[in-house]
Amino acid sequence: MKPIHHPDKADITLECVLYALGDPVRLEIVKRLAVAKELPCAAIDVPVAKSTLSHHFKILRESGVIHCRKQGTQHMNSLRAEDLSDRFPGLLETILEVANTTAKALA
Amino acid sequence: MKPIHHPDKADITLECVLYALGDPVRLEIVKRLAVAKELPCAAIDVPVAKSTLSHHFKILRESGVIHCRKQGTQHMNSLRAEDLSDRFPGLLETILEVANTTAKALA
DNA sequence: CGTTAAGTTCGAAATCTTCGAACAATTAAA
DNA sequence: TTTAATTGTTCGAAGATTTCGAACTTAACG
Repeated sequence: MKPIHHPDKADITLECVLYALGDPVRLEIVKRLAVAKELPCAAIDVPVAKSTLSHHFKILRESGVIHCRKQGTQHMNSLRAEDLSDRFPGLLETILEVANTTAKALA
Repeated sequence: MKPIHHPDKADITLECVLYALGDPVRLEIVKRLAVAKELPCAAIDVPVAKSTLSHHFKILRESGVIHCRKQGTQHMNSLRAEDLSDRFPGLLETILEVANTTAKALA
């Protein structure tokens, strides 16, 4: 059983974070995690194959946006909100706020 | 001579903006435009072929991040800062601030 | 005109994405 | 304790992007 790799807080780059968030599936994952705190992969209901979803979680993990912890057969994911705030103050907060505001405006 | 297409302010999406900014070359372009206000493509000194640079400007334009105006043989580019602030308050400002702070920290 | 300058477009090679199928790891059931 | 079910990962192939250099377009200048 492989250990799951996460970058150190200091190694998180703005480019990688923006790249990670610049995909509809991954942005959706982040929005859900912002509300739910911790979720297994399968809890994200998006129309992609599960191998693809696994790939997206990997991108988010390796970019430093989320943390993943194994619990039984599940992988519990959570936002690295504190690390991101330390490294890029206001970034995640602003993106989430803007994402929610924009989404609401459509309803 | 083709007219240059720009999306309407209301059609700019967060996903596309984040996607556009999630590339090192394009983020660099945006950082320079934030300082310079208006620049021709050739003024951005990055190590890519000019056809590639042209492609990156196109992505930025079509995502709504920059505006492009022809002036003679040059294409003058500028940030759509006001449109972006209206649509996604604080987003561009925060990203630029974080980008500058992070860059400085390395020096 | 012929030339230069600034970008775009084109086609090919390299790199990502996405998918389904097969695989691993853990829990639950028989 | 096998057997099955659940949750994700990995693999290989097909499709989509990215990148490059070469050729092209447009406009300015002698």
